[in-house]
Amino acid sequence: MERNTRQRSAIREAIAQADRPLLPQEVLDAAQQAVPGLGLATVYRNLKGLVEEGELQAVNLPGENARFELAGHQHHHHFQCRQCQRVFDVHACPGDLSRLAPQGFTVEDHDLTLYGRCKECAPAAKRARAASRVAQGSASAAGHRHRG
Amino acid sequence: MERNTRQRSAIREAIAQADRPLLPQEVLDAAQQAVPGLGLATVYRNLKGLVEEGELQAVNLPGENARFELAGHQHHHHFQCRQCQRVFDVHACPGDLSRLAPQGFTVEDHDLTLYGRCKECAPAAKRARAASRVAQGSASAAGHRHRG
DNA sequence: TCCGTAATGGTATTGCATTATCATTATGGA
DNA sequence: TCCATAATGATAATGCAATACCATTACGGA
Repeated sequence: MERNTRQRSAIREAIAQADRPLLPQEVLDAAQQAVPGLGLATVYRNLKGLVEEGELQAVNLPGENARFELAGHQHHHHFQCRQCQRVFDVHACPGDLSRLAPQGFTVEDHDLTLYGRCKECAPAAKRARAASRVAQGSASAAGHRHRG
Repeated sequence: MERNTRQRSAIREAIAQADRPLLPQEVLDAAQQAVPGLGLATVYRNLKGLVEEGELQAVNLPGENARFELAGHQHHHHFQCRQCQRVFDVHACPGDLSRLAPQGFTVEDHDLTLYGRCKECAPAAKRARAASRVAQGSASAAGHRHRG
């Protein structure tokens, strides 16, 4: 992670342009627009490096694989569209939720995920374009995930 | 899933007694108290069956494998202790969060996870027993997870 | 109690996301 | 421009949760 390669730039740019957390595969698809030969291994390698450098941060949602977005954003949450599966940032927060925890529990932080329809997939826009939109991301209700 | 076996009962009982979502491995450990020879495959088989029957429900937290708890509980959330990794139910909810979503987005539901120290691991009780407590569950920050 | 067969237990296998390997390419300081 | 070597790309290998297998066990209706 010491040289500025076309691949590295394309990956960084893809995420910066996305304005929403992307899966490694989505990063690959987007960055290949700039660097056709880009490989998935390079994407993983750079995502890992950029996270270690503090430029990116991983976004974990329930039952989903990690997505990546620019670091630096202050405290915020996420919204996942149940139709296209894409994840968007939510720059709002319900605030202090300590009161919700049981007696004796200390709350230090929280994660909030909203589910519904994104602007493009919203019921009102349930036209043909919604149906033809390519679903991105993966979803597994009770499934796998992690490891290290 | 048509016969009442000792294994099936032990698994169901383990989860009912736990009063918190358990990982398959935790279910195995707990149920083996009643049925020593119990195998992990049987645990997975029964968890799957009990979920399909609507008796159990999967609980997915960010970056974690699915845990299982009794179904039927109404809308609620979860708390994960950052020290012992255990997950507890939070029978409270901040309420309607539609207002947090961006313009044009439709909110249908939400997931909330609180993080901190559980009653037993709370700072005030940071005695030897906390240090000697057996950590349960697994945690992977930006990793794996799901699958099917 | 008998017995057909669902369920179990141990283990091999699968599915997959992520990582390692290694020959080849190309960045960037000399 | 040269060249040491970091980075890439293709693909094999990992790590692991969850499943499939299959010989054996034991529910539960007759």
